[in-house]
Amino acid sequence: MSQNIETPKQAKKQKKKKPQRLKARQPRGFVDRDSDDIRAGEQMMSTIRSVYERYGFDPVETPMFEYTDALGKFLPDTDRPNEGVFSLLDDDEQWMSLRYDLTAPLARHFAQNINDLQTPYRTYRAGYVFRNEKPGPGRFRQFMQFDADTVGAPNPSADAEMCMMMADTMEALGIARGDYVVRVNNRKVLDGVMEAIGIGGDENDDRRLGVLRAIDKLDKFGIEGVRLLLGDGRMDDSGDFTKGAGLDKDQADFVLAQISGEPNADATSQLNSAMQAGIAELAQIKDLIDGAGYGPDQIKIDPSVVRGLEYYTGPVYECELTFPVTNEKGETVTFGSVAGGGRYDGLVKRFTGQDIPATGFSIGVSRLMTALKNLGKLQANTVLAPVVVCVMDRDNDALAGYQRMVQELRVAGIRAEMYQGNPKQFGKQLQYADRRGSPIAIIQGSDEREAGEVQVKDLVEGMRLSQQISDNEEWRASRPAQQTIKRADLVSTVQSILSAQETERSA
RNA sequence: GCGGCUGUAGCUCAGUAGGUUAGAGCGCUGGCUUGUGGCGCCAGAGGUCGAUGGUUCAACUCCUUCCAGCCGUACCA
Repeated sequence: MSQNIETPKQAKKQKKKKPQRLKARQPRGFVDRDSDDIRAGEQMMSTIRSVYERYGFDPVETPMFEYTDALGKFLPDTDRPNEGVFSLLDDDEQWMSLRYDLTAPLARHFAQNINDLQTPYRTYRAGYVFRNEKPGPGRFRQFMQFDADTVGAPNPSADAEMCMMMADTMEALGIARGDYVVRVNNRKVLDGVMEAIGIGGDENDDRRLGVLRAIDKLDKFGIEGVRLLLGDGRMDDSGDFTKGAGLDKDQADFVLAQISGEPNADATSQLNSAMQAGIAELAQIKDLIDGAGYGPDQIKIDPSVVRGLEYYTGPVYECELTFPVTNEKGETVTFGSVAGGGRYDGLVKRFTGQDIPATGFSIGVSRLMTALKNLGKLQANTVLAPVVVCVMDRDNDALAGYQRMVQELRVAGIRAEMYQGNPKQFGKQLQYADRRGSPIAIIQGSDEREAGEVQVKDLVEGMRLSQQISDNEEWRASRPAQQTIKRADLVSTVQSILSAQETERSA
């Protein structure tokens, strides 16, 4: 620091001399949830849970932290975890990470308890997962997933069941048939397609990845966008260039033809065994869902489904919402995928050495909740605010009397609270009750107490009356929607006002 | 990561061709009013003008760098 010369700027700073206050904030991509959100979420999750239970799945819970190797998230050639996971070094020098999905921990749980668990092992679980990625609208670094999996079931019938359960869950949540669709594909088909255009084999790993990424962008950029990404590359709106997979025109045409039509076993049977196997599995899934009475408006085979995770080995499926929604900016967009999954036959084997087939899917609870809000299928705040018993007198007898009133109401099953703020200004108490959304306020001063009475104020009715009163003095003097009753009638009066309000709300 | 846009009060935003003391609405606090919500009246608190470095007699204003946010794009195991 320079000593004696004081610039004007420094002088200004000295003058301010403000203590640097701590800024209240969450880490980027992490959010607080309010009570409306929590209640709506719980209602939604209980609906999902009831569907899974009906299918015969049982809950299981695993911790949020796992050893990083159990998640399979060490970077190749280093002993550091992948950047995408939140990781820390335990005091015994072992890396542990916050789970980034619920599937890898389930595989670990199963492998660890393999001798005690009966197969097929059918479980569900909900929990927060964490991803250290750039957050965006509707994308957070901590979010809730709700998974169901069947471990030890090799047949496509297990995959078909997952698709049906997805469809049933959507409908149980109030999403109409036609507003969602479960799309099914098979990794083997995509592998076969890539083999057919001559990019099979280990040396083409990168190119295959590029092709899959390009296909995955179909709903975002359309067929022409995907064509560019399969070829040389694509320029985005900001002028930034994305390098493509480098296929030539014939290769790109073949891929596009395969992903945009129904897979045809006859036409492609001579191509290769991977495609044949994949197509046969899809045909079997189709037969099963048809046979169970699910139509193509609910579940359909769609060769453009890719899914990001690379541990999938067979059928992959995702549930997409198809109705248009209007976002905050008034633009009409389609919501896209809210759930996805697939078969992961290799995941348990990492622990056990035995081949253990498994399939399952995951619902993005937060995303789906946003969608349900858009559909108006999410009841906002069904919980009534408490009755507020005001504090007029602060002597012990009076206070005990208020507490007795509150208790009587609670015993009758009515949410109630005594005003716990500074009771000095009575107006503040009613203001508190008003802003809290309370249906009723209870008032008892010394006059009422001596007469064995209480004042019961209907805040909802009072709000309506306020619109006819423009003068502040008159509004106060008139004591709108307020009645004097016998103290003994407190609970019954409150009950009848509440039920009248209830009738009016539902009218 | 790359590209673009934006950072002024708790929120939404004015403002300055560089010039004394940075404003409004809403919100908040207190009072009118220890016996009445809304409407009203009076008063008040609240600002490192995102951070840093520079140009200048003088920077909220111009320039550098950084940070954060938004949009697009990539990555998303």
